[in-house]
Amino acid sequence: MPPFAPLPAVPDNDALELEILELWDREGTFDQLRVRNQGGPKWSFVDGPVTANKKLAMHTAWGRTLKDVFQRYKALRGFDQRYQNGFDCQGLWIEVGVEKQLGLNSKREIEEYGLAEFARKCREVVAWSANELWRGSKRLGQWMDWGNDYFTFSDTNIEYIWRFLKTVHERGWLYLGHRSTEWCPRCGTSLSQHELSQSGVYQERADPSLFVRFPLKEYHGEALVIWTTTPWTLPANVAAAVKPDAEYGLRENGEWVAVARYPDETFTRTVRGEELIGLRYEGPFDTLQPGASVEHRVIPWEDVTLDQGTGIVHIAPGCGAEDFELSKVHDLPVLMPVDEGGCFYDDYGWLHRLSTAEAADQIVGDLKERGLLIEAGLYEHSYPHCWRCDTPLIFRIADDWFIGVAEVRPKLLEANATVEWTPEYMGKRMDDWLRNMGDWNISRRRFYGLPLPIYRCSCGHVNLIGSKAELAQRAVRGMEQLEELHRPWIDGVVISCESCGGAVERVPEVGDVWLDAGIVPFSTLGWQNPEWIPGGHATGAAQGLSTADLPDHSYWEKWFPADWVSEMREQIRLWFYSQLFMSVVLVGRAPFKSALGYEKMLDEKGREMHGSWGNMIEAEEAFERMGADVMRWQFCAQPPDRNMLFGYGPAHEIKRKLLTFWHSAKFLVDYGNVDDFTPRFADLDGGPDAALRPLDRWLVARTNKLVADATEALESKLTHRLVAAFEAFVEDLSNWYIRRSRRRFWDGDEVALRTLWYAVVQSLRVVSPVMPFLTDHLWRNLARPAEGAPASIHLMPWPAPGAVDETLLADVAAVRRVVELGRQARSSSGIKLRQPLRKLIVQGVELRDGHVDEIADELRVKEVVFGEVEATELRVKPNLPRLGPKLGKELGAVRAALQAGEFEELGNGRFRAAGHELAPDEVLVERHGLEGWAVAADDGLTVALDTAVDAELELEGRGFDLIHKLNSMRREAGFELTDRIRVVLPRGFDGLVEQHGEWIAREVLALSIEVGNVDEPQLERT
RNA sequence: GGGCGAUUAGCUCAGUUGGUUAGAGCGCCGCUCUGAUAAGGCGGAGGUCCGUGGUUCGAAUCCACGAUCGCCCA
Repeated sequence: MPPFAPLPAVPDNDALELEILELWDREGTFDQLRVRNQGGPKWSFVDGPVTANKKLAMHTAWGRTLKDVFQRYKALRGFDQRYQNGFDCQGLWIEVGVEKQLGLNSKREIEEYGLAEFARKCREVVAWSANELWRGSKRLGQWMDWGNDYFTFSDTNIEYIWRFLKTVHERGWLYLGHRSTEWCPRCGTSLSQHELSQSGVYQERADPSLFVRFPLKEYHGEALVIWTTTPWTLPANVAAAVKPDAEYGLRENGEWVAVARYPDETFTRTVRGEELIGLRYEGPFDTLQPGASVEHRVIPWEDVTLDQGTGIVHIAPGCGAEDFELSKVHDLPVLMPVDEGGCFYDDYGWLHRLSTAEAADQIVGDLKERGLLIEAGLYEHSYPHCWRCDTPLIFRIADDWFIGVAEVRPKLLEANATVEWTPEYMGKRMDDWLRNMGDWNISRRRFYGLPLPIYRCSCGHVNLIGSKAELAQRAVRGMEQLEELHRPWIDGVVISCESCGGAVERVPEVGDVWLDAGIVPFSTLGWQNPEWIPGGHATGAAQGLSTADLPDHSYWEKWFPADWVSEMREQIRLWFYSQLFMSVVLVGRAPFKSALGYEKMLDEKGREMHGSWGNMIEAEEAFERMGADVMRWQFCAQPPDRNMLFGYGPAHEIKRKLLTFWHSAKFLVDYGNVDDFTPRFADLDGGPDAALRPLDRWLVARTNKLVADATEALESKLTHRLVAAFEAFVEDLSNWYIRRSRRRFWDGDEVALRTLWYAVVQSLRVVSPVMPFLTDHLWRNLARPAEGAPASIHLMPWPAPGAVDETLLADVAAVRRVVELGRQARSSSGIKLRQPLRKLIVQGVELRDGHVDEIADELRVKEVVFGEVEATELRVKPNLPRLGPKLGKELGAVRAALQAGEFEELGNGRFRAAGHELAPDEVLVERHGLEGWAVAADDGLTVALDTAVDAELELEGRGFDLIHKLNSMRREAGFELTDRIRVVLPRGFDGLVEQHGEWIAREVLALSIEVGNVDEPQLERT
């Protein structure tokens, strides 16, 4: 029975991975690993929750792979870990999906549908998605404590946020703001600053571009000209702003504009902006009641731009942030023309119930009819859209709950300074955000989200509830119907005001989803929880979805802060931010010690991936077509500071690279089987304890270097360095060690087999976090025959660092340079490799004897000599780093002289050129063009190949030809590697057989070679 | 408008404190080798190192200005 199962020529990744998944399942591999590491040093990782509204997406798979790689690495190193996965389960994202599914299109329709039923549907989506994500993540090879996940919509999580909000309120930071905010008319809610910062929010869009006359009341026939791209805001106009120190001109037709905007026009009169201030004008829609009630006048504003428009700005405080601010300064009335759904209020006459988009056309038509429209066109600009439903946003004045950040800001910056960011610039981005962010708008006028525990009493007192127990205590009614902490149930609970004792209802708003995610480092770890509660996270909506416990405070002490977190870059102002914020507020420090951020995923051509562009890759399909290992490799090969170009093209390239490694393993399997090789487990402890040849010792050193490089890469949190190190190793293993050692494997050299086994298995171990399937598959085949080997590679420890003989590595690097030059020389001589040559002279490097044979064999020369290459032509170049500082301006002359060959050889490697004497270390010498020799040179290293072919060499060359011919015939005949043959050759081979018969027979595994009456060589299996 | 980063071969990217004729992988062409390989080797075509100016004996690299792109903030 051969020790190893034969490997196919090409691995079937998909099949092999499914098989390994089943083995892990059956053997409880992950459980064994966790048990082994129990009580070991802890490594705390907190999983950022993935929104549970979809299947596994490719960019999620990327993030999960990175999380898995580092968890696996730390597990190999014996670290105890939590492995808790998390789902984000409420908020707009979930709601919008359910709305679509139900065909609902507005908040009113949701209310008609019924909030309780709507909440149930939202939970269904979460349950479905969680299931999909479990399935996809397991297929990806991610090892997590599936089933003990946290769900952010559990009552437990919500209570922790309540507690946080109560703390914020106690510090006096919670306030109800009245301000102009970006508003999604479809979702019927305002958006926070970080929602606006999301990628994809700003999109190019063409809006109407209108130039409109505002006739002046006191000066008949004169009018201000304004420019706007939002016609729907004109009915809310209350003022026109001018730049006080800018120059304005009156056109002949009575129109006032900024002179700077129209430098080529002639004006009948020009004045400074400040002279226009206070003028009254007829509003564009005084025909409608709201506009008619306003006195429109000109106000000053320093920030009026002279880069576009007319230099006169239409001000509608109900429809713009800056406008709203100006209304406070100048005491302007605020007209709010549209409702939550973006439709005009009834008092806007013929505009009532129209959406902002519908109204635009009518407004343009009306202005034109009344002669107020000067010009209408289209204007392309980047405009914010809702991050979930893609609806263009509008500005509305709204009352939102805010957390004031001014007091925490410096503490956040301090806390961030304690975090080690990879790449470093991510930390700077966080600093930028922390310095610039505004107050945190935490309220959303929606349904299925964190219920804000704010009870605002008519007496003016704001009550905050910090827990369910407190709610029960304060409730005057409604507790009996409280199924879970969500609307509509929570809205049915009425409490008594702590100030006046009156009955108070909850504010209708729900919370920003980033509160849900940000609390996770507290809620999941049991912060300030007196007693461990089994199943303590299976509360509220999470019942039946998770069995996660709510640990006690000592557990939090142990696992907080996280040693490491990892998410894509946009999470800086989202999850990284919200958990930093909440953590600094609650305990005054950062919730994580180090963080990895990574950039975007694009398709392989560098375009954004969009479902509608057909360039999205479904995870399911990718598992089948490339396999999880190849996906993971692709993710890990990516430097985090660049966008990843993901696709089947790169996957194909990876498969080819992997194939080289696969074949190295297959080579070991094939020859190991021939020789009934039994690997020794103890060899993994620093390499085989045997009489190693120089090349074996090199491979051991090379392998140990891989282990060192891999360790360094993962310690630096840079997976691409591990991948690069592995790729370089495979190249050396396959194209140097195996190629150079083939003959030894044919001969069944056990030392070579043991060395190769060591190299292959050690390299499997270091890439096992990246490719958990392929490595375990090969481990089970290659390593398990060794007595003492665990069932799975993932139950091994991380390899111990072995000795790295740098001198040996440098020697072989030099050998390979010599060989490379030798091959060039061979190639230029036109003499094929099958023709042996007499001699190679190497100059410029000294090598120890052990490697000389390798050079001779590789280049098929009889002798390698280290010595002086005699040359007809000497090329001398300046060694610039040495000569530059020494010669300065003179260098140019020396250089020119050397290049022109104008130099004098002084002996002992010294030269004179352009009047300067040059020491041996100040020049680089190459030799060329010797008669009868093929010479190649590079970087001061020269090799010369004796090209003379005498009769003896010629005969030997014929021998190599014959061997090649016979071996080709063997292969064509389909003989096994071990088959023995008999050979009959035509007449004419007599001399060759007489001289080299034994050698040839050995090379082709022939029991006999005869010369007979045949035209072509004949062979038969014995 | 402010800040950060990028720009090197057809594509994706390296390029050390400034140093020789700017490299790799993939792709393309020719030759070659092959008892692990779908591979390997040798050569070739392919470059305004974004542009301009400066510092320097010497600039892809340092400095200034500009262009384009990306990201963040307003």
